[in-house]
Amino acid sequence: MKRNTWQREAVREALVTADGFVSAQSLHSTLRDGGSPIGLATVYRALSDLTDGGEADSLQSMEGEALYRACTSGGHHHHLICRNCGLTVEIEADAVETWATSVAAANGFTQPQHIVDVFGLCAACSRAAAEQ
Amino acid sequence: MKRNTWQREAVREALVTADGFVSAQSLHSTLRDGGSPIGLATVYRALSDLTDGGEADSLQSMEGEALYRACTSGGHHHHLICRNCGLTVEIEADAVETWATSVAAANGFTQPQHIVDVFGLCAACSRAAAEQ
DNA sequence: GCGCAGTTGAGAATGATTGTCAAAATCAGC
DNA sequence: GCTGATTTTGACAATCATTCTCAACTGCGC
Repeated sequence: MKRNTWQREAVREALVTADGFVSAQSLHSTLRDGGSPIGLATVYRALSDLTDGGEADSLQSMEGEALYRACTSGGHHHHLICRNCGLTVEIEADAVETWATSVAAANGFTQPQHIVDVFGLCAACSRAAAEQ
Repeated sequence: MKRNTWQREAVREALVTADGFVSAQSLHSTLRDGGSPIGLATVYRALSDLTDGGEADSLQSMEGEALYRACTSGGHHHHLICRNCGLTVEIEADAVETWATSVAAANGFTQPQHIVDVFGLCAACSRAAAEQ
């Protein structure tokens, strides 16, 4: 059975409120700072429940941390992430989907899964970086 | 100054010999098993030197480990990796390159970097899996 | 209110990776 | 070949994200 606890709700809420991708760690401190004495293990559990249920999205940052984000569209999509401020843009990538599938098939591979993410500096951060 | 030690050579050698992507850990045990009393820290150092120097390629597996492989072509390329046996095929991805660049630009992002890797089951492993 | 199975949380455990630092190995010059 | 300065090594500790453990707790159906 699946229970509804304020902890799970709090994690979902914090994830939706967060703007870009956030790490489990920072989500945890955000929650603690917001006055919720929630445990780190619980945050991890809630996050993996959410991702399993398709309500959240996860990816590995370039530094190797796992990052999470509330999933706006249920479907499959990819991300364009600002590596400075974490701003995230969801991108449609039909072209990449079909490319991945066909290149896999061409080499005899089956059950293709792909990791496709683009990191860069968003407009604002690019400007800020240029000014220095 | 950069010195040539047998340890560094051994790591390069082991990396070239390995067929697909290998983790630093397994590279280390392979070397120890092969009779080289090399230290784990040294393997990590050698690997990051190699990747910095463009002689090796690294990526994160789906399980979060860092995997390394000797880079055959100096240029930029992506990989199609068998998630069962580690067999790796280097793939040309000009289409993806330009897609990544243009989608980044379209959203005001600069300095795009992208992670594009396809995992699947190679022909042999697909067959083996089907037989069970 | 009761009982109990799912859930929590503090801390320990894990596992990959990086830092530390004394000892050993390498290279350049003699 | 020998010397000395300097880099590199390697055993071990430290770190960091994540997962596990397990006793205490709690939501939910009765």
